[in-house]
Amino acid sequence: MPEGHTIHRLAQDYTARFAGRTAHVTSPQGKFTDSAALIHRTVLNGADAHGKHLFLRFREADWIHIHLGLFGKVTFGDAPAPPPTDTVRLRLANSTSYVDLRGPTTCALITDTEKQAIHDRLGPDPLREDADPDTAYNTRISRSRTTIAALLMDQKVIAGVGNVYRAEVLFRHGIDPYRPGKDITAPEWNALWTDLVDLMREGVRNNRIDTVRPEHTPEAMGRPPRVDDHGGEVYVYRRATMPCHLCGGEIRTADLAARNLFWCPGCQRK
DNA sequence: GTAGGATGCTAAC
DNA sequence: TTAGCCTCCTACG
Repeated sequence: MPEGHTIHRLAQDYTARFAGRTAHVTSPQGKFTDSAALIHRTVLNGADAHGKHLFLRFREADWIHIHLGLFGKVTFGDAPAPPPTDTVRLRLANSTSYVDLRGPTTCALITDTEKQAIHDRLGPDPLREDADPDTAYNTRISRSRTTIAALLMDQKVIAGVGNVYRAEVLFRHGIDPYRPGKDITAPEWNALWTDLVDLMREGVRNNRIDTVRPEHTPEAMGRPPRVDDHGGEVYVYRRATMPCHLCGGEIRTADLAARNLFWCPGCQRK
């Protein structure tokens, strides 16, 4: 289940196992069969990621555009590939590896032009070298009455941040999630952005989200480690009604734009 | 066995 | 604002 770090990691992993080689391309589930046939036995020439969008490049200018949505999953394995289950939308296989894609919102063959259109409608991605956070601040955030919590989830404003990073980065900076974007100062935005770059890079390395500073880890504070299916150590995400690691106050949750927001009213007063 | 929820997003009202 | 998409896993009987 994906925020931007997952997608960038997938781009790396697809590249490591499949780039520069021909792949057997199939769609056992059937929804991508015709497109799979077009690129079957062609060479994967690389992968790209922008926010939560993944692009696999075949031949010169054909791309498979993948968006995992909320449920999508990718599973890598070593050859020989087991018989695919009937939910596998896309399988790539070569003599050493296979990879299965299940449950994506999007899996489609697109052109260079269509790919560019996707880049054009996405905001800067903290994990991309070409990201321009200043323009995002000057043109969107500093002019918006929308809450910073909602802006961080808007992929047109900033690409790749999801519900976990949103909640955690606001906690790390002591910022009230309901503050309007226009009240976020330039230094505050720069600090949020820089922190997201660091956190998400670590997320790519570890393939999970950890946001707790070294001095607040379970070991450092003598509390039991978090046990949850998303894996990482966090301050507030999915910790509603539990005590805050720092102030001991109760973590709160609320609906915000159809997603669950988590925050600590005691620590996030700015 | 069933219901419900989840790290997402879009089209339609 | 809501329904819908797509899958997997957990909690609850």
